[in-house]
Amino acid sequence: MTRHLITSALPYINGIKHLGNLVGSQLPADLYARYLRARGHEVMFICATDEHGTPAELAAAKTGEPVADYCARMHREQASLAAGFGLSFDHYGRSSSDRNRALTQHFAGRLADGDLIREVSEKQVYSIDDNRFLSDRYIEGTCPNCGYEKARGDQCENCTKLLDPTDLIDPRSAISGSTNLEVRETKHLYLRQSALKGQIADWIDSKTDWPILTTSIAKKWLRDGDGLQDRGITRDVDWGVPVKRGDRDWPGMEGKVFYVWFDAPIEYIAATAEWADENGKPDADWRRWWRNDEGAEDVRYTQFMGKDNVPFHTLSFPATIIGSGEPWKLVDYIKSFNYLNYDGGQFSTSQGRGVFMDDALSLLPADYWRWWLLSHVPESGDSEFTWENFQASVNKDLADVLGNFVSRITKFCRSKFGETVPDGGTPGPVEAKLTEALATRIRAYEEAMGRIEIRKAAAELRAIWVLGNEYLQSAAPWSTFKTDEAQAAMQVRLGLNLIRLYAVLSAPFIPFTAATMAEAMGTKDAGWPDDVEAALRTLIPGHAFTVPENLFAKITDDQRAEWEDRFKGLRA
RNA sequence: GGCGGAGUAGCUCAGUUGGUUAGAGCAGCGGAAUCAUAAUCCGCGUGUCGGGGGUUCAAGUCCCUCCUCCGCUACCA
Repeated sequence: MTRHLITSALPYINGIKHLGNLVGSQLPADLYARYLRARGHEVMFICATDEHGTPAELAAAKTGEPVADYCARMHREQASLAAGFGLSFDHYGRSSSDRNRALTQHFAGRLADGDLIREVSEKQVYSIDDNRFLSDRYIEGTCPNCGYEKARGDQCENCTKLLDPTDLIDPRSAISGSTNLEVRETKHLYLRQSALKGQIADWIDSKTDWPILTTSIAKKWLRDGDGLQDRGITRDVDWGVPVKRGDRDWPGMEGKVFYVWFDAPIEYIAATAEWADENGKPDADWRRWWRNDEGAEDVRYTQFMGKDNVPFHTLSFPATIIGSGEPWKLVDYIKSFNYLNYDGGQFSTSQGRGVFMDDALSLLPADYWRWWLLSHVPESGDSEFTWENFQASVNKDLADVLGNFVSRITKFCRSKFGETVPDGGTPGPVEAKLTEALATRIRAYEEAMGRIEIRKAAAELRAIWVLGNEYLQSAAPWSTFKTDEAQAAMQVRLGLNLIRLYAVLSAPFIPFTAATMAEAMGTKDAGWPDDVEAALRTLIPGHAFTVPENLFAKITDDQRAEWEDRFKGLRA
């Protein structure tokens, strides 16, 4: 059977992520992982924090912590929030791990051996007071084009013109404001992506089933200008993987580190090794996921990411893999997403605009967010979060359609038959019709999930919930009970079985509630309904259950108004 | 500027290789039911498919052009 390797783009270590980050990679990846596990597949679901680079150093400096301590703390925080959202990673690693350090250096060594690395001497701005080289974005000055005084060295935010740092008038360090800058000579390693252009282009061309959003971005980079350009993979920064050629020193590269975008994707592999280490497993256990010569040829590898990550996953990382000359697993399918906007604008980490993961969990249980985010995931275009839409969707879908269904059937049973699955009666045409409708919907749900068409899958799941209410409405056990108790018992028994069925089907979207439902039904049977008719006979007469608390409290107008107001301003 | 995505009912969105009177959910209106979190179920949709032009027996779907929004543009991560 196919084994599934799933990775989510790595969240950067710099602070708590907002809901836009969550829905753009980790959450859909989790949905897919949970679904495949439910279908009985072997899954390895990997994520990690991306910890290197200047932004991490600056964030640490702000809090006064050593950068390693800052990253360790933020990693714990992000891991805890991920757990709070039910993200079911097999391992949540760290790009600063020893495993990643060794693997990154290994890949660099292999690339050098294959003559795919060249050394380039270049001039860069150095800030004497900050004691560091400044990348373009950390140089500020007056825009020569429009006169905006806080233009960045790479681009003016005011007039959007692309700039060279040397164009700026009165340049200064964006970190300290110091104007004590000078241009210094420095040497860096470049990955000769241009030499691999043909191989990468052939590989991309072979991916005819990929979303257009993914392939069009890759092809643009392959053909623009002179085609795929070589890329610097080292930086003059302290916090990162030290530049080494395998396990040997790299003369002339002392004190330099690899660029975060070089080591971050390698962490997908390294994190799987971290997983093995943590669980006391031998190397063979992680290598069978990644090495085609050690068992990975039957692995299907799917990556999830926002569209801004696509170039690195379609070009740079594959260049590293292919260029190594070793049989590492390449990605089989890339699912990329557009952006989620917040109430008329963008979510913004730097500006603190929108709802962040910690805020979200402090307001409502994770399943509210999971359901809304996944059923509105920006698959075909950017989508938008508004409190009004959130309240309406969640109240209707979760509280009214699903929650109330569970409530009405369990409470009716308790009052008429007690908290035990009742005996008697025989299913008839109405039940047969329900079973058939369910089977059709469930097959469509599987189809959508298999293709990772998330909105479609959510719509099918919702329609499956509605079928339960439709059935109760037409079967009407409350009136049947007055004339034919056995018949009512059969109808109620079916209703209780629907709750168990819904728990199984809904678990990828709302795992916490699904667990509550299964627990209330007193069952651990999470078997997938390949045979719907049989699945609806799982809970047999005499089986005990409990009436759960209401699964979802509704969001009131007052709450909505309060939250809308609270998150209008900027986050501290 | 270049490239890409989007513009479909009040709102959020589906619309496969062009093919009968353009669909779903929500909201709204009417009705049924009263087991349930006043929850549920049924019925009701003439919207210049962003504007204009073109190809075709036939276009939301293809071509041209224009407008608007968004993203990327290789030193943001």
